[in-house]
Amino acid sequence: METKSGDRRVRKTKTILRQGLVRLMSEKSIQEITVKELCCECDINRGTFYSHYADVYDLLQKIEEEMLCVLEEMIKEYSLLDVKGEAAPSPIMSSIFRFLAQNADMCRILLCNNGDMAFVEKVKDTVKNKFMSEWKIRVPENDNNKTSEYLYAFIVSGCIGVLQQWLISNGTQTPDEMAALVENLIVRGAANS
Amino acid sequence: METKSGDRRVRKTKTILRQGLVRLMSEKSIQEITVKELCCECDINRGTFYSHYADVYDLLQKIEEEMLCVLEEMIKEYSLLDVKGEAAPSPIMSSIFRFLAQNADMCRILLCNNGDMAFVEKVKDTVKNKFMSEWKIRVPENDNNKTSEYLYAFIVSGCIGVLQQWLISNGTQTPDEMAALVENLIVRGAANS
DNA sequence: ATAATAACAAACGCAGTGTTGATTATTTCC
DNA sequence: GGAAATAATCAACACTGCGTTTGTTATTAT
Repeated sequence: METKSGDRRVRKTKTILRQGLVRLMSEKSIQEITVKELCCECDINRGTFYSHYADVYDLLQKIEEEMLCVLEEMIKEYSLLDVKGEAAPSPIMSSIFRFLAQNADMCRILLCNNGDMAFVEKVKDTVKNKFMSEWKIRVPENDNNKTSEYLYAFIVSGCIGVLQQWLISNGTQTPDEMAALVENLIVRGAANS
Repeated sequence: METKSGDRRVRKTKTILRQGLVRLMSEKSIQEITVKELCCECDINRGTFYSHYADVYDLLQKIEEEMLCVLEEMIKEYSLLDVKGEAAPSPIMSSIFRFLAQNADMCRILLCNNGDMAFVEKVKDTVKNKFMSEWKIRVPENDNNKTSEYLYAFIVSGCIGVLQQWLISNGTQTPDEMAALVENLIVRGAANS
């Protein structure tokens, strides 16, 4: 049996507030959402909110932090290379797209439209670090290459772009299809796809 | 002689407010900036502000709109193809990077860190439309290809990523060098650079 | 020079903030 | 199961910024 940390009441309150914020953010941008409004929506006392969070941005940040945590854990379990040592980002991308599909509402809110730029930056950094740590072994001559940071910026931002497009357009492609598509773009190059 | 539209007082007020907002946004995110604070910073009556803008977000949007206008005008003047009809995004990229260099402070604020996601989306759309309208002629078989929208999303987002990296890291490369680098990434592919 | 208009100053009710103290309900731990 | 601890609630508080108004002064266009 799993031991969920803390008081049940606290857990309950936090969960309701998170869900409520996401619900409101699907209707309006974060700037327009007041603490009062959120608490009314969730039927939770305003004082209770302030005993957990400083403001709505603080709550949003907690949500983002948890999400980033999940992403990092997910990324850890995969390699960006296949058994031959060739670049193979497809498995990791597949798991990311599966996660996106399962949390489409929240991901769309955080990563698209009126999303949080700083958060997207953090996601990029996480993925970029993964790429750099695994590929620098494969392509050592890029290590001292000044332009390599731009190469990674291009690839990672490009991936985020594809992923945003998929979320926004409610793409019918499966996570595996998307992963294969992205791998093609990265390994074979954009112009040759 | 150029005929600047409207009353000199209005022009003056708007200019001061714009500069003031940019100044404040280099220190804190837009959410933390109040109308009162901005007006105090600019030494402008709060009532005067409200006679021009609804709130700070409205003012920011006006700034963004003007910037997008400049970008569109700039893009119009260049082609994405060379005389042989081959893909050659370098000239257009070069002009974009020159513009970024000249307006680095503002661009960094709007496009990086705590920037406005919706604005970046608009920039992407503008560039993406340019790409699609010129390249669909060159690669007609991609027209009915469902994956082509992802291809463009990848390329355009990748470009924005490089450009953000250059702004954030205060890159020493010249606009022309950056343009050549981006052209390489697009035409030859990321993995072959 | 005159009429139009923009910027200013001061004041207004209003809404949301963040905090407090007292009360009730739930949970933990023995 | 019962006592102590802790969380959620409610009502009230002063406070800050909002958005608007009215009357006055300064600047502009013609």
